[in-house]
Amino acid sequence: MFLRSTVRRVLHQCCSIPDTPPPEPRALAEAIRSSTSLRDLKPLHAAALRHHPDDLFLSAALASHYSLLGSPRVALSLLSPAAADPSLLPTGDTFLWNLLIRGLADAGAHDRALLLYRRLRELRGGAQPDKFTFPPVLKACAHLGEFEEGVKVHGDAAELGFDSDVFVRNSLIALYGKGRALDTARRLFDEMPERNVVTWTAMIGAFVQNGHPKEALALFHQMLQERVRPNRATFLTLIPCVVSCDEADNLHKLIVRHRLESEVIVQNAIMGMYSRCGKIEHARKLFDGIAKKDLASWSSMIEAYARADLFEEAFKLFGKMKLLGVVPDHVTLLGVLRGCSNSALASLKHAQVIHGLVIRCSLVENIMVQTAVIDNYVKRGSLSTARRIFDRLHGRNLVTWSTMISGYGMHGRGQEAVELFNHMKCLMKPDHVSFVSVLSACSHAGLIDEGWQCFNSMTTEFGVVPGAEHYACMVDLLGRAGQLEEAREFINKMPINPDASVWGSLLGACRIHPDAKIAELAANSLFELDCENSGRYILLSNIYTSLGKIEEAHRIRALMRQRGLKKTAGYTVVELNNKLYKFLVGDRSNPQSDLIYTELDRLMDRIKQAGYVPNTNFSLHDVEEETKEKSLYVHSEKLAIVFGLINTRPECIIRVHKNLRVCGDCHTATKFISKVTRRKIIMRDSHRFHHFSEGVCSCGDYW
DNA sequence: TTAGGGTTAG
Repeated sequence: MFLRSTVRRVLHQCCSIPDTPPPEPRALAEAIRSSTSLRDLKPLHAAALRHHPDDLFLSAALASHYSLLGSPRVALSLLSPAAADPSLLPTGDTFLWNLLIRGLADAGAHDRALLLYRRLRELRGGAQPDKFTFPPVLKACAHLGEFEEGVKVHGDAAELGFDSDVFVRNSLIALYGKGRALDTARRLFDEMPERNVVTWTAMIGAFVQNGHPKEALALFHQMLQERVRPNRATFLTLIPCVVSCDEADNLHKLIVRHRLESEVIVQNAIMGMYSRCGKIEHARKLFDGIAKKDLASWSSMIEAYARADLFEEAFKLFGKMKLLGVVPDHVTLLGVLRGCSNSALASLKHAQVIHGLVIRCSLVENIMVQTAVIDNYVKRGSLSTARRIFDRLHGRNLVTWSTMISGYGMHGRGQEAVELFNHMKCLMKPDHVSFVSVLSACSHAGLIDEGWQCFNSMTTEFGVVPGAEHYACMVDLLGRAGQLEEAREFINKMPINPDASVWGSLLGACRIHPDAKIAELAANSLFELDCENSGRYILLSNIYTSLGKIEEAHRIRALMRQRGLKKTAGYTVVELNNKLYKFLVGDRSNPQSDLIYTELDRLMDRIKQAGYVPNTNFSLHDVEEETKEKSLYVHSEKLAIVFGLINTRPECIIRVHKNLRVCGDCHTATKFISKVTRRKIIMRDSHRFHHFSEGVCSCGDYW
């Protein structure tokens, strides 16, 4: 109440009623600090300009408040003259320098804050930094990723005797945490005689940022034991560490106990926590219960649906949000894009609609959004559109390049992927993900020499240490070429423990080049490392079947059942006139079913005449050969394709999406279908794209 | 005047 009346009194003075003296700078500064809206702040700003145009204190106070109220641009315009020409600043006044440095940092001008700090250091015989100077400067270093500079600033603080100040120390822990110098952060933390909640939170944050969630949680419990009361920031830092429902429930209870559950920022985080634990319905309940939803609430829920592969729900929620007049930002659209690119229930039309929204929301300059748009076109099957956007894009970064490279890889265009990678490496240093992109592109396209060259260059040229995912790509590459022994030898020589992705590649290779011994070797490791993945059991069983080891195949299926695992239900979605139609195996739910099955019979006869031989290894077990053959005909892939063929004009491309890997027999059949019908068929499966045309598939029969 | 924290592209 007192503060409001201060603002009102000064505002009254500002209105320049005759005979009212102009407000004093001190009163004006107090009113600025007390104002809670831009509406209050603007007349105070006008009064400052009118009555005290050269008062730098007032400019700094105004700037700080503009930043606080969400107008960093105005803040910067206020600080810019002094920042551009520090000679305007009185050389003996550290307080003022501090205000300006902090003002710049708060307004997001971290580089200029750092520059001003350097000027302050250069002042000889004038003002010197004090303990208030360092926190914003260290924060600016952390934001800019200028860790070497941060270490120098740390040296300055130590030289001037401020490095043990608790505020400075907390900033240092945060800096080293972000700079991947966890040991230094921990040492600084351990050395502190007195720690407050910020110290603990900064150290917990350092663990989280360096990928040590268990240590972060342990430190949190130690903090509780030492009776330090956690606050909002502590919980927000800790929430990303939670991966199990039990942990989520425990943390939720603690948040309630600390009376923080009514803050929207905390509610959003709790919602995200439950969705990451797979509790999407619970997350939705929490979302519905948020009384004052902010933009992050909507974006988080959309993102949660996207992560759970529930694109329809994500898109529906996005529509509802717009209907309520909530304006989406880049984060909202990234959620929608993510949902669209992952889902089998999204179409190329969806990709185009979302791209239109990106343009309408003026987000074409946002590199993250544009990268997601490119990825979306790649995954919705339109590589050419993806490339067009990529070529026109300014500010392409490592992620953008990797997206385009892996896009070519997914579509089997290995040569273009390698060319793009070679172009990229002239511009920037590839990281571990860009190597995964190019190596998987080589493996999808069978580019063995190029693959080896890239793999070897990781360490020799770029100092990137290969991880399990790179070895998995190489095993895939060797396996594709039928070099199973070499692949096994390669795994034996790995300097790190092979993980499920590596053994999965070896097992996958055995599907194309059946070898019971090597398949068993891979499967035995997989059943230990990834025992709940039913796909592995199915794969091994199919390999046994193709080798004629029917009993072994049965044994593996039985083992799978015994372990309580079920085969994921396969389905195929076909896109037709901007609509999606889903088919399960033997599906008769479509109104055109009679027509579909009649046409299917006819088509199967046609492709048989063209040389197609059904591969009953991929059919059901325990049935007669003829029944097996018939059961192959009703696979979801074939039903979806036939539905597409009878409902589109001859020049239309058929676009289908299978949620699992395409069945081997359906793959062969589709090649023949493309030949006898002269139709182009683009099929996305869980691994890659297959472009069928004139009896050939872009994958070269390896996937 | 000062510290820690939230949805976000490969």
